[in-house]
Amino acid sequence: MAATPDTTKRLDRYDDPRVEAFGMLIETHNELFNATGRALEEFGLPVPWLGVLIRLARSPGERLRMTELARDMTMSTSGLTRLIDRIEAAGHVHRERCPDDRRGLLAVLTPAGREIAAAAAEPHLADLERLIGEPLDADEIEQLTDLLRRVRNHVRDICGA
Amino acid sequence: MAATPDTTKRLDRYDDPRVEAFGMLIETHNELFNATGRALEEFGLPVPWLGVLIRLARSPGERLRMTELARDMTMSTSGLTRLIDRIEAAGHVHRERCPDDRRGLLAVLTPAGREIAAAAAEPHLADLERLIGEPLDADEIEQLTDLLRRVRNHVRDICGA
DNA sequence: GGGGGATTGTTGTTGTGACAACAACATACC
DNA sequence: GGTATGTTGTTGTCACAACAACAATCCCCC
Repeated sequence: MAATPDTTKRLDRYDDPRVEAFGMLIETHNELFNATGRALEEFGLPVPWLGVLIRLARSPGERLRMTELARDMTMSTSGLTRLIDRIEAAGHVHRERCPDDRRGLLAVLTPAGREIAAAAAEPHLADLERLIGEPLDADEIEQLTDLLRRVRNHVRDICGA
Repeated sequence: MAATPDTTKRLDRYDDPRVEAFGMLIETHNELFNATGRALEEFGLPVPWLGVLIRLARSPGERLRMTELARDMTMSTSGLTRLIDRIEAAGHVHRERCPDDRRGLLAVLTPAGREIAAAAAEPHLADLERLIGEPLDADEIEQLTDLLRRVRNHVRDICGA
């Protein structure tokens, strides 16, 4: 039972607001990811797929470079290659060569992809309203997004990306 | 380029504060997870391992039921079984039978586990200070934790667990 | 006290992501 | 023009997590 006083002392360092925030971020992320994922199952649309479709839908020409998409999705390029493989096999996306850089590939939204993303919008929004909109009011949601964005940007700056 | 007006309209639903918050939560989580993970690599201590060790260190007797630990870690019980397998193989944890319930197993911190968790405390805290403490002041960190906790609790309430 | 149903933890299977190595290509320099 | 340097995307291999099926145990109520 008894730890040496020294070790115990250093373990107490984990009682820290930043550790708390980090832990809470992980737990909230997992809970939300699982909850929304279960709800989107009936569309056969995993959360990361929807993430890709949304980002494409928002981009001019509904297309994005693989590398850029990987950065946006916080994934490795190889991870994105596999992800796009699957989404393409499902017909929601297809690849086009980049006109001005023959190394590059563009992930492009297909009509089917646009369709399913649009169909999932209503229920997904309803889920998020239940999950986030109920415990937090509009101001608080804005606050949360802002705090998270500042951390995200800072981490990206520091880590070179 | 032109989507049917109808589809486009439904796609616009994704321009929503709740979707924004959700996306930012995922991105921030991934960035922070990767950044802290890279830093902890030199200890041979993946982030989830540290999560387990910290939770055990905080529990009376430095021990916790498998199921409870799984809930705390937001993991499936099978996922936790494998995770504890690995941590146990590394010698940071060992399993004991539950005295009052012969089905149950307790994950118990070993001296070596306590030692490595204590050793990682200082550098990990320094990382979090750089990653979270720099962009956010103390009040904002508290705010962030509070907002996240409220969402997490609400999701847990709704989703039965 | 003895079934029926729930709970606890492990296992086989499957899917997904990261890392390293590679080939194709672009860009800058001389 | 040709070579050096860096980038882009795919693949092999590995680690990790979820789901489903299962075995052991507990609980409860008749």
